[in-house]
Amino acid sequence: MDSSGAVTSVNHAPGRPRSHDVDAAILRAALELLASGGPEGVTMNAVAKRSGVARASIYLRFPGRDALLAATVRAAVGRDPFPLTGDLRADLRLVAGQAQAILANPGFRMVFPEIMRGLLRQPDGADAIRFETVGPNRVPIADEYRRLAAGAGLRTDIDPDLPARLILGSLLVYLMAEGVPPTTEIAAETAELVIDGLKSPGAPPS
Amino acid sequence: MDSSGAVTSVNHAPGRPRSHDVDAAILRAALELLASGGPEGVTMNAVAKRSGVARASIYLRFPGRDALLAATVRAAVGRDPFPLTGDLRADLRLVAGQAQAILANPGFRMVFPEIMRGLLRQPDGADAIRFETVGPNRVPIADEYRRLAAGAGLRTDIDPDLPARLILGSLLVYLMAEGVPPTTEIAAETAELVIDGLKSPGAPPS
Amino acid sequence: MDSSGAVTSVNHAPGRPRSHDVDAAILRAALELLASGGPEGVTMNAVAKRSGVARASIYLRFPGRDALLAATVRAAVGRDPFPLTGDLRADLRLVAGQAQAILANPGFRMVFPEIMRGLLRQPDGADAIRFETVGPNRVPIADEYRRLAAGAGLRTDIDPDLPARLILGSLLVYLMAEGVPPTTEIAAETAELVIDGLKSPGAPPS
Amino acid sequence: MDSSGAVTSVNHAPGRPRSHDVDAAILRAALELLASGGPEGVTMNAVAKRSGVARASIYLRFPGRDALLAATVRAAVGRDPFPLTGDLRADLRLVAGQAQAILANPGFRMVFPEIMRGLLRQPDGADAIRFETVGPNRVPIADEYRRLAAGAGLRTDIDPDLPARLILGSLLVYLMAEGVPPTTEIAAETAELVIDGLKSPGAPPS
DNA sequence: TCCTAACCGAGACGGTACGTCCCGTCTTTCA
DNA sequence: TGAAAGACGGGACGTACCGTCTCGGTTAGGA
Repeated sequence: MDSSGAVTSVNHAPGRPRSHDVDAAILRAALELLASGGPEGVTMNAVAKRSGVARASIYLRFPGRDALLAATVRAAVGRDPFPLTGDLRADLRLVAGQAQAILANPGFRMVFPEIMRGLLRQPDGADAIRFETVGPNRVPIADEYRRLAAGAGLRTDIDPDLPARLILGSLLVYLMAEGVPPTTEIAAETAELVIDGLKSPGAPPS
Repeated sequence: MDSSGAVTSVNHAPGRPRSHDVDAAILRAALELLASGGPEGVTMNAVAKRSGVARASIYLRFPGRDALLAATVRAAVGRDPFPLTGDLRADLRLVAGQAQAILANPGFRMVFPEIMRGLLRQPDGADAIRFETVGPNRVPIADEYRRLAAGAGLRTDIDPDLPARLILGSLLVYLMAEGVPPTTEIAAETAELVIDGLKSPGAPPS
Repeated sequence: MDSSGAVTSVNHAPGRPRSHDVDAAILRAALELLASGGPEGVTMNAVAKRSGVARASIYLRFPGRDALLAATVRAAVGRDPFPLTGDLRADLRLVAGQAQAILANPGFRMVFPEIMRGLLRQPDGADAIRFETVGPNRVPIADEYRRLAAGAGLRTDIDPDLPARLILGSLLVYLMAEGVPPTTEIAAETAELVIDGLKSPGAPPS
Repeated sequence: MDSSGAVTSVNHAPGRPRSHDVDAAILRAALELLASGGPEGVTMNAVAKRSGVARASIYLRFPGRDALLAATVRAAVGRDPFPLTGDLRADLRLVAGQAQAILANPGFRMVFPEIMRGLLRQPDGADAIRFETVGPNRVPIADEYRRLAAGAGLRTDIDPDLPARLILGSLLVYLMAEGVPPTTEIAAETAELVIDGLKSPGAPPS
């Protein structure tokens, strides 16, 4: 209709802007439903009714149930990386402690299969679930290991990601095999053993 | 479907006996659907149509979709425990190798979330998925470790399940974090490192 | 599926037969909704809720809302042809009377546009609305006219359908133009006039 | 509303006046959609997209979809009354001819149910569809009949609206019953028959 | 010339209907 | 009495539409 070539001073999308409240209401309702009923409780109908947002409006944000569920899971288990102390051995023990805390959270166990789905399927995509969502300190601890392993008397001939993998993985398999999350003691012992096993040959005892 | 070339002899309970073919056809169809379309492709309707078995007949065998899916997953990834050699270090390396092979199987990655669901939910029940389904050698290797660790110069002050947990968990986290399964080299290095770290203090080098 | 040559003594479709009650409940609910809210009140949701029949079950009978609405309209306005007396002039008066009664029915006026839709669109198809649904005596009266016109002193050089068309059409246009249905007097006068105008030239007065 | 006596020079609403182009674009798009997809194709979304006018702007002109559809139908089938010749019999033949032309127009048949809806529902209202929209010459021909019937040798003891009703109605019922519009021959014969039947008893043959 | 109100485009939003698919149960007939 | 077939209640999903609303930007007239 109006073919005025003049560019309209972009920096704002045309049309009514999306209400931030709606985003919040949707995710909030989805989170509550996820907590109470597990992933299959997160129904578009239920989210709409609980949030007071029209179903069609949810589809404006999320292309489908899966995307909403992924976002909800992300919001549910997202943890900020905790600050590292700079003491490599202490930080590895922290990793074990945090992993134990996550696994012991019943809500987390409910959505963990969903997380696996997200991790093992569509590996890319803007809204994909990333491992950092569930294990936020993976990269920092690897960096730290790379920098401080020699000083701490730990092996330097290995993948710096490996220590955290050993700790996290061991605790995860414990949960899978036993059906109950590892205790804090088990987590601590695991951390100790890994640290011990990583000592560089001939290094002085801790 | 109707392969009853054999005449149904005579002596059977009143009524038509359950055809063994039907069980096979159901699981076969479910497996194909699982492979091609993932767990959400395994629909009662689809299984019925593909197998030529009536939906009602499926419900005679399985109490519900979840049970059918569990059975299908079991059939899909079930591995018999492989024989141990009796050489503890070699057997730990075998564990790593087998774990790597499982994780590298694309079909396995497709159904792994379903396995997690099975493991983290209903902890008991006759048809529940058990960890042994996915990690069949867990108990034997733990037994062996208990028996042979001292002789092999490995630590005896730890949970005998721990070595396998470390290996399996580390490789599993690799898959989760990287999105691709660990290579055989990574599996081998991981096994080496774990074995190395488990050496009892003062033991002779391997 | 089963290609056993033996025909299974047909005379009954396999599977659970459709319940006649469900058909009745659907149409009954649709009719009530049609009467109370007009065609736009006949919603699949509303019909399902009111009839107690699941929406999916409605779709087993009717391929869509339009088909259900058509069937409902047919059921709403369907009239059996009334028996003709054999007296042509009297029967033409009966046609006018019945037409007036139909047009005066408020329910009919509500669904008449829907009938027009059915008549002017898809001219064929098994479940199409046919003119006979709304004007059931058209064919019999035309036959009668063909047979008895000469004996009754009426013109024989015209389309035998025409007399009924004139009567019906005139009353219909009255409704359209005035917004209210013709009275019985108007219907009677119209019939009289048509009969009068159809007298064959030179015939004796009635 | 604002009864401030001071007339601001000319009586003109403040602010930007409505663009006449927009009205035209809306109706034009609606007409095209009506022709191509029938009434259910006339969607506010579709009209907006096709016309380049924002949906909100359409609602500035028309209070809702129904009003837009009514206006579109009016624009689609509206015909000006044609001039009467003053020869009553000839004018009745013209009525039949014009009615036939209208009924033969495929576009008309598509929207006719909508017209019926408009005629049988809301009997008043500024934007209601009136019978004159579809049969523009009804009132003039009735007036003429009242004035000239005696002189033309036609009955004067009838509703002067009746002749046109008979002609229009008969042709309309033909369309409804046969599914195809009447031919010009049928229209001509119908007119002839009606004129013939309306002759006052004892009048000289035409 | 500037102000102001209405207009225009774009799109969010609540609400609702539609048609499809699925699950688990049931009701038949057939072997 | 098991198996095959399919009806049935119930419910979720994704799409489309309607009518309202809220933005930013434009434009025509009056002060």
